Amino acid sequence: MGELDPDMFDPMCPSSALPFRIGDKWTGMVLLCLEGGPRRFTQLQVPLRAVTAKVLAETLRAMIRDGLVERTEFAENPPRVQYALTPLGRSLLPVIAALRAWTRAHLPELLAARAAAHEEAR
Amino acid sequence: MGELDPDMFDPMCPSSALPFRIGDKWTGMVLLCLEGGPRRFTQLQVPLRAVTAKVLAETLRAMIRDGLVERTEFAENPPRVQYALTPLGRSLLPVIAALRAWTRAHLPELLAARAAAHEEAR
DNA sequence: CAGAATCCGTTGCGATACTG
DNA sequence: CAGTATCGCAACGGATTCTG
Repeated sequence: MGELDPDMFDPMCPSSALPFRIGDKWTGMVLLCLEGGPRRFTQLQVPLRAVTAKVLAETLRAMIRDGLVERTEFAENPPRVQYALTPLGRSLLPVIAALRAWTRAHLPELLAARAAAHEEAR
Repeated sequence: MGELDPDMFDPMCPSSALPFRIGDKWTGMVLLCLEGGPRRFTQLQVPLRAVTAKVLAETLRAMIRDGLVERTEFAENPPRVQYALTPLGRSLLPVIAALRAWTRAHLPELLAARAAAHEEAR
């Protein structure tokens, strides 16, 4: 299991225009980051460098509370913490796949409609 | 095509705990309201009586802008306006079905985890 | 390393009142 | 009937600084 691709989330992609969201703003991306296996806090921060540590920690805590993610703390020095998907969290991956399928098929159409409406308003 | 069921959205259902959202807070419910055919503003307000007219109008405008809904105004007195799903809006219905399937299968588990975490915190 | 604490701006949303 | 206008607030999320 290698490192996460720093560019697995293209900052130029119009994801902010998506008509759906999983949990809070970053929950869906965290799920994708953990799809390939457990990760550490700093590993998540590589592709998610647009998120502050505070918000990432909040996101993870909410996911733990909802049983989507499991946190494991190792009594080492320096401290090491691992985040992994639970079966419940993993059950959301097919849902994400369905949302991405819709996005691939229809998001350009939505963006075109939005751009046209924007044009009209000038 | 009859009237919308006033109780098609149970105010006691834990939908606010859903880990996903379509568009803004009420977008998904509007899509469901329009699934059975075109509706008028006041018809939407029956099952969506928890939404103020302002917010419902904002929601509809955003959906129109994104090409999900088509608005038709009839030059009558009193005025009559009709909202209908576009093909693009209709393409979201299977997505909603997938989200509902996940909810039926897994939401109780999520709520249980949340309740357990809440218990733990006392 | 893995956060916590604090501060603060923006946005979403609701309540209320009014209108063509 | 089908909205708009105005107000206000609470929640979300970002920036910055600090810590075991």
